[in-house]
Amino acid sequence: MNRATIRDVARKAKVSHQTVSRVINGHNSVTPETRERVARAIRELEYVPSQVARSLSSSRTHTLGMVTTDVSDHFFAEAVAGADAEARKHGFFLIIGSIEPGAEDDERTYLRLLLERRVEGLIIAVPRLRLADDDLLAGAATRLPIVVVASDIELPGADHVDIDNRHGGVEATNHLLAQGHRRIATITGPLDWPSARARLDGYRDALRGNPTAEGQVVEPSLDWGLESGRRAAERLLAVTPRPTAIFAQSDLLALGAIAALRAHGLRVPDDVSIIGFDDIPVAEVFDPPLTTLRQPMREVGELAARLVADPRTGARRGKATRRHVLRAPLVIRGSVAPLRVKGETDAGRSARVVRPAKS
Amino acid sequence: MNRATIRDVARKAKVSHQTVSRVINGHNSVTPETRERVARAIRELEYVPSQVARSLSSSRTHTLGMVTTDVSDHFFAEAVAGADAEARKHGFFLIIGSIEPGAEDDERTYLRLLLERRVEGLIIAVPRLRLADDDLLAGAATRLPIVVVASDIELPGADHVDIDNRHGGVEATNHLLAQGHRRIATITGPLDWPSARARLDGYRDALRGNPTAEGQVVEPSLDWGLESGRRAAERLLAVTPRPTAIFAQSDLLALGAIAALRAHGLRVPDDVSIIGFDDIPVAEVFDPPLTTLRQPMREVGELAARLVADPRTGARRGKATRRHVLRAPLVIRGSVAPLRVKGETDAGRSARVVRPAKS
DNA sequence: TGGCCTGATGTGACCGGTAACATAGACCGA
DNA sequence: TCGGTCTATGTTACCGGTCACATCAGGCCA
Repeated sequence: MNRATIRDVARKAKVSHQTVSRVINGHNSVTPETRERVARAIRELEYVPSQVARSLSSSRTHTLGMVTTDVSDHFFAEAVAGADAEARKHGFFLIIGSIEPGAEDDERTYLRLLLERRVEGLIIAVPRLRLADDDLLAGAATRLPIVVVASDIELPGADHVDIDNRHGGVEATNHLLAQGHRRIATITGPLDWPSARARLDGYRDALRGNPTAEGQVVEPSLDWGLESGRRAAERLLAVTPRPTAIFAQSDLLALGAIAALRAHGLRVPDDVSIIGFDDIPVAEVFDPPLTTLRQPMREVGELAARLVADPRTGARRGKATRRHVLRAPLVIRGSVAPLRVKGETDAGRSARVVRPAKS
Repeated sequence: MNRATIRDVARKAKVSHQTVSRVINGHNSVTPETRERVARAIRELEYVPSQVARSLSSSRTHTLGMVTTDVSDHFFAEAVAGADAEARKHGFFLIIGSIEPGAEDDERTYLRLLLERRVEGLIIAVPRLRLADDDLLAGAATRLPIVVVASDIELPGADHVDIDNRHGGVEATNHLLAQGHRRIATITGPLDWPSARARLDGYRDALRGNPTAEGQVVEPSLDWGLESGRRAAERLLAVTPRPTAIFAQSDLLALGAIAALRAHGLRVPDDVSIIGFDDIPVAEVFDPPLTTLRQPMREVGELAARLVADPRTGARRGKATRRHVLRAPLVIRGSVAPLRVKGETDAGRSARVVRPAKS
C-alpha cells in the first residue's frame, strides 16, 4: 500500500483536505472534536506529511546547503557540526556536500545540485574555491544568502566568516620572540590556502616588527597533515644555523615535526620550541603538551549558519560584502620554552646572522 | 524577478514544456535544432530545474538520510564522509542529522523530519538508540531500506553494519597476554554503548581463555574522551597490585591514561603497557606511538551507504536482519612492551593472585 | 427580525515538474 | 497508393500539499 495523503486522511475523518492541513499546521480555527477526529485518522493511517509537496506549493524548503572540503578534516567536521546545530535552531535542515580531495571539480556539480534543491541559503567552506567568477555562484548570490567560510574570494553580496589568521601568525611568532628566540622557522600549510598565506604574512609581520630577529626560514607543505610536518622538519634539520623555534601552521604539522625531531634525538622544547595552530583535542595530552592557537571552528560554523538563516541577513542580499573575523587565542602549554643561553652554541652559531627579508 | 520555470523556457523556445523536459533529461527523440533552441533559452533565462517539483511528480527524491551521534566525534565524522562519498556514487544526496550529546530526544524528531522529506533510505548511526521499539522506526523499516550502524537494536528488515568489537577486545587483550602481561586492566567506554560492552566481553573472553591471567580490573568511563582516560588511569594507580598493562577502549582514553601515568612518573611502555582502539591519526606520532586496533570507520560508512543505495538491498525490505561485521586489525607500535621480569617487584606483588571472575 | 460579523469548514486553483497518451508527418513495404 | 510504424512534438492529468476565496451557521446588536 502506498503512503496516505492528506486527502486520504480527510476522507477517513470526514472533513475536507484543507481542514486536515489546518490540523497539521496547528491552526486555531478548528473545533477540538474535529481536531481529535483528524488526529485519530492520521494515526490510524500512519500519515506522514510530505515535505516535498509542501515545499513545492509554499516555495519554502527549510533547507540550507553547505559545501565543504572533506569533512574528515577536523576543522571542517567541527564547522559542520556547529552549522548543523545552529541551522536547526532556526528551523533549517543542513544538506552537506563534502568535496573529496582531488575531486575538486565537484564544486560546481554540488553547487548546482544544491540550487536545484532550492536551498534557502548557502555556506561555502571550500578554501581553494575556483568558482570565484562563476556565473552560477554569482547568480545564486542575487537570490539567496551566501556565506563564504575561510576563503578570500570576492563574492558581492556574500558574507565572509574567517579566522583572523594573519593576527594568529603574528601572535604565534611574537610568542616565540618573547621567549627569546631569534631564529624562527615556519612550516606553512599549502600556500594555495588563503589561511596558510595569511598566517605566513603574520609570521613575516612579526619578524619584521622585531629588528633582532634573524630572518625567515619558510618550509611550505603540500597538506596540513602529520607526514608533511615530519618531512618539513627533516628539511629544517638541514638548515644551518638550525632554527631554535618553529611555528607550525597546524597542530598536525607540529606533531609531525615533533616526531621527526625526536627521531633525530632532539628534545622539544629543550632543543627546539614548537608552536602549533588549531588546538585539536590531543594537543593537550601530547608530550610535550602543545602550545598552540585555538581555532574556534565550531563557532565559525555556527556564525555562518546564523548569518544565512537569519532573515535580517537575508535582507542584505546583494549588498556589499561583510567580513566577520574570529580571533584564535593563544593557548600556552609546554612545547615552547625560553631560549637557552648556554653562553655558547646558539651565540656561536648566530655569528652568521641572516638579515630579515624584505618582502 | 522569479525563477524561470520549465514553461517559461518552453515559451521562449517556442516548444511545449514537455519538449523542454525531454531536453533536460537528455531524451533521444529531440531534433538537434530544437535541442539547441531549448538549451539557449535555458541559458538565457538562467533556468535551474526544481528538484522539488521533480520529486513530487516522480516520487523519487534521490536522497538518503543519516542520523548520527555528534559528528565532531572522529569515528562518526569519518563514517559520514564515507557514506556521503558512496551515496553520491549511486546518485544520492545525503542529509545528515547530527544529534547533539545531551539532546538525545532529538532522535525521534530527526527521524520524523527525514521521513517527511521522503528519503529513500536511512542510515542510523546512533549507538545508544532508544527508538528500538518505536513504531515510527518500525513503520519506516517496512517502506524503505534501513541500515543500523554500531548499534545492537533489533530492527526486522534492517541491515546492520558494525565493527567486530568483541573480537577486537579479544585481540587487544591477547596481544597484551602474548607479551607476558598477566595483570591486565581495561578502561571501557560508556557501558550503555554496545561497542563498549562488546569490547569488554572480548577482554573477558581472552582472560578466561588464559588460565594464568590474574583476573579482571575494569574501569568504566562516562565518555570516550581524554579526560575520562586520565581519570580512569588515576583510579587504576590506586589498585594493588598495580596492573602492568591496560587495554583502553579508545585511543583518546589511551592517550589520556598515558598522560596521567606520565604525570605520576610512570613510563609507557616501560612501566605500564597500553593498547588503544581506533587508530586516530595522531596515534602514530604520539610518544610512545600507540599500539591500537584500527577501526575502518570510513568503510563502515561506505558499506552502510552502499547497502541502502543498492536496489538489490532495497528488495530485501522486510526480510530478516543481516549483519555485516568488519574486523579491526591490530596495529603494533610502541606502547606495548614485553613484561619485564626483573626477578622481583612484579613477582613479589603477584603473591596476591586474583581469581578470574566468573561472568 | 434583519443585517453584519465571526468562526468553522469547504472548494478549486496552483506550485513545477513527469507520465501517459494523442497527434501529425515521414518513411516504407506490399 | 495505402495502411502501418516510427519519430518529433503537443496535450492533459497528476503528484500532495498550500493559498485565496466561498460558504454557512450562530451570535449580537439595532
